[in-house]
Amino acid sequence: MTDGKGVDAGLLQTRYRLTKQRAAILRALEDGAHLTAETIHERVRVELPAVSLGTIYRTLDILRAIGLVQVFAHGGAARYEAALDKHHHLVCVACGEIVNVPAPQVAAIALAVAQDNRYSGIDAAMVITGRCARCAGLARNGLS
Amino acid sequence: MTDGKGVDAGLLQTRYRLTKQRAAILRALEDGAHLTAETIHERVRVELPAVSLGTIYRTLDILRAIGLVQVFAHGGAARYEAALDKHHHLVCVACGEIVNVPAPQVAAIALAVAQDNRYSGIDAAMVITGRCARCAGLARNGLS
DNA sequence: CTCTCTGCAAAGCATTTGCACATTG
DNA sequence: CAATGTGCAAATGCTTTGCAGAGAG
Repeated sequence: MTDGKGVDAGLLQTRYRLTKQRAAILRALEDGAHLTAETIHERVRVELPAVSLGTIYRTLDILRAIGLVQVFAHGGAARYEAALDKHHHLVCVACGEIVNVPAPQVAAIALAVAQDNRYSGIDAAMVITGRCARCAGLARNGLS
Repeated sequence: MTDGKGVDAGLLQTRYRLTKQRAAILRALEDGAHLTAETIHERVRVELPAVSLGTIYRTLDILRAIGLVQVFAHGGAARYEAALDKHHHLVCVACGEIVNVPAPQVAAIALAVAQDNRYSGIDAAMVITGRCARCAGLARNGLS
């Protein structure tokens, strides 16, 4: 569960080195959460206390460029996650919960829109914001 | 074209005052572009040289809360536009062009996804990234 | 021995905030 | 005059960058 061979293989096929810092960052991303650079830093520091935040950002940027990591920004700090499958995001505006949701139809719509506008090499991201059941319930009881 | 009665009416129906600064900001947003706070500041300054950037941000935040303005973040500074119709965005990763595109089907997909996850009061935003015809052409000639 | 990577610290940019004064109803 | 809005400047938060040394091929 922590070997990450599938993911690491991606890095090894490039001119980039798979250093212990980079391996640790990839491992930190494997649990599937939507982590901020700060959180990743904390996690990586457990193993490698000397790693700097700058390295986290530099590495995440490389991983994104290669396509191993997906970024997701929505107010405040950016969130990073391993790019395993294509999915979209459902965000609760009250508690901040982020849920990954599949929605394959979006790609088709995006493609049609792109072609209409003569855009190529496209990618589409849908973000749905709203209230989760729990937060909607609390709101109904006046707890904002 | 610059009276903005429709938009101003929204502000007037709240407890907020329609000051000359706020009116100028609303007017600046009326040409339909995707402006940064900085750009709005420059435009408003033409009429009201003393307006501060802080006021721009404070006002935009109120307008967003009321629903008169729509924000759109995609790397770098946030973009603001009048919330006239519901639309999505098509962004060229090379030149930064942002095109408004209709895609009414997205709302239905988002609603279904939200219901599956028991989310309520939702809104959906789709962002398509890619290369516009012009930039794709330049790339083909090795001009990055 | 060259090229890449890293830590550190400083800089950068976008945005928010505290406060005293101005403005409005 | 009580409440809201504003300018200014400082503070904040996230991210990027320059540089000198460490490490890998």
